[in-house]
Amino acid sequence: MATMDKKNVSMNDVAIAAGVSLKTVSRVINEPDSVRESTRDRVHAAMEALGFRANFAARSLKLGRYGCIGVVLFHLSGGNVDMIDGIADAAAERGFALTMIKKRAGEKMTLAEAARRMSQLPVDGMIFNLRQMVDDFDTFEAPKDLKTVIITPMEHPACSTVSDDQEGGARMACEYFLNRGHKNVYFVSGKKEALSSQCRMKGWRAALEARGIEPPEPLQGDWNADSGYAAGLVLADKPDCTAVLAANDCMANGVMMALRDKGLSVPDDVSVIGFDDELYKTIPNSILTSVKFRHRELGVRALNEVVAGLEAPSSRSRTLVSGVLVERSSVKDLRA
Amino acid sequence: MATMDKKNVSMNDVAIAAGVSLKTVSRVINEPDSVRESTRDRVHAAMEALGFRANFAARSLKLGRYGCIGVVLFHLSGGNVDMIDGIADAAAERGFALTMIKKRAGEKMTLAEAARRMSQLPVDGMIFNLRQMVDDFDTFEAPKDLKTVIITPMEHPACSTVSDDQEGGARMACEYFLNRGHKNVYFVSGKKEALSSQCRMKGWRAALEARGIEPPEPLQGDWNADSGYAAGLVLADKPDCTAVLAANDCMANGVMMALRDKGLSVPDDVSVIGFDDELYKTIPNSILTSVKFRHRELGVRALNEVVAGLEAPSSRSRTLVSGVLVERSSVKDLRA
DNA sequence: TTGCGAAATGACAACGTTGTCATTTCGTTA
DNA sequence: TAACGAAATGACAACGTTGTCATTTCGCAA
Repeated sequence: MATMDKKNVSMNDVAIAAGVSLKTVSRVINEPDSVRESTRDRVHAAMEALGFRANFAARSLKLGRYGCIGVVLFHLSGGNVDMIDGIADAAAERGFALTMIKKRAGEKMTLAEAARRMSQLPVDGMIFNLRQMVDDFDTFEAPKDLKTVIITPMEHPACSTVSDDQEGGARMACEYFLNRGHKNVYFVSGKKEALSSQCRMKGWRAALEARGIEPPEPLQGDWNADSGYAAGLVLADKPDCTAVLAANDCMANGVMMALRDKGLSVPDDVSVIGFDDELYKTIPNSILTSVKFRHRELGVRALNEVVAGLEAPSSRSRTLVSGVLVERSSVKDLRA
Repeated sequence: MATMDKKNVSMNDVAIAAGVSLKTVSRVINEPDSVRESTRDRVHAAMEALGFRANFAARSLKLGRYGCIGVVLFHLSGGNVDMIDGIADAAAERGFALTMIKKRAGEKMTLAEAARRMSQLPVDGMIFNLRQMVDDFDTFEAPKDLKTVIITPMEHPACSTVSDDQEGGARMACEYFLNRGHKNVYFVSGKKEALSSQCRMKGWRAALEARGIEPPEPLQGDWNADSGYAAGLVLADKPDCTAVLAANDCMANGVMMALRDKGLSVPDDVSVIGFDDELYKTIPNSILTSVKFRHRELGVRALNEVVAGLEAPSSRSRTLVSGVLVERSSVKDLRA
């Protein structure tokens, strides 16, 4: 039978009920050891009886901080889930909650606009998750009192950034091919506007050029299996194609299916590597070798970076989280 | 060259700079039409020059509300992404931000614990996303002044709930089989503790029993393709098995691969239906018929339900969002 | 010019906490 | 028992905003 009038219960109400001063109630909450046990019990009892819950706004106003980190999602996709998971867990561990806003489909949001909206909300710092280019990326200036971390493969002139090492992952995959005797590597890209696809392509190019190999024309995909299948049909007709790097696993699977439908074997005729290592969830006994990024770790790093920078918002750092090549049997060693 | 001392700029600072009263600055922000244009311009200029940003805590304290809805994620998985997307978009549309906390892996969080933590944060209402059972589900009492909506297939005695119609979707799939002359339907379940798997199984049972059919022993899977493959190997040996309902698309794909490896054809020998309609992303020319739920819509409904209930937190409702059967060619019509 | 009602602006309190500093109470020792 | 230092508690201001109500300024008619 909790007493519950329409008005919210304040510390003052608790203080009166417990026969102590307002400040003592505050102390019971924030520094319980400085209050005599008998008093503390009385206050706790009163809080219980009245259903007291501390007022966040008043507390934050006085303290000058919120204990919340803002997260701006410019795009919410499958890969982001693990990253958000990492952010949320790291936040919980450090006693922070998350305040989230999202770019709506169709809406065109700049970094400045996102920062403006976020800075109206209860946040001590913020994380932008940016998978595509925005107009004001290079000119953006973060609020000087709000630590800002951008999750993006591009370097930013003023803000800290955190990213998967997409380029490095692509290079790693190419070198894996080349070290096994392949003379060239074809590339199937994801959606044009996706930064991850762009970076993977860049890494692929760089790896080939580093060995003096002229990169062939990349094939344009859209992340889905059907586009990979279409690319596979084209590649099946190229006699010099022994190695294919696809910008994600779904397209890699499409490529493999097309090659098989054309009578070619993976890996005996053509070797394939994908990205994200998620095919095993859908395909039993999947053989696809794949570059896997640690998205969760990415989120954790981003959050830690924000928290570390709370006191010095204008500090700047760049963090790269390396990928891992998950080896299966879709790559043939031609040196054998 | 924005002036920027270490201390934050308050309305009072702006007021002094603009040569007006504190209250006028407040009016410029909240009811600009009540301020003469010349005054308004002067204030805006001062705000710009000083880099003023309204203080969230003070505003919320005075207003008695936050403009934020809390979201508690008990489990963050692929299916949730679209739901969060829906919540976030609907929130943005109605001028709300989201405050998020997440159960950490391994941690055992009850509804009461989640509610306690949330009610310390800046929220006007909250949404719990519950994919597995929790100990205090039936006994949980939501804070009386905080509208609480639970996304879960189970009915709750006191709180509003929103859910996909998992059971209805499973029934729909079964009837689709039965109406096409199949005499029985086998079922491959997902992880035991997942409510969605439980509900899908329940709907499958109900549909068969409604036609006087004894449901065969369900096969236990774990959502991944390999477990579906294992189930498929077992089912391939059952002569009476003409129809298989798998609790998700990945396992359905595993089942199909196993059947083919055993020399059986889908759909000529065995028909298959999955859930979630996501196979087409990974498999080119996918033939799998699948029950698709509108997760985005689910999120939208949940958020709208919270907002609608802000004034009457103790109101209670139950919303079911129906699924859709996406027809492809994995089901044979035996009546032909 | 004066007077009037409406529009624009201002003074001050209040929201519910925490920090500062003063006061009271306690346990100990002389 | 008195006196003392430490521990416990309290009074009051302050955080930055908005609501209430009072005051000033304005535009217009007499």
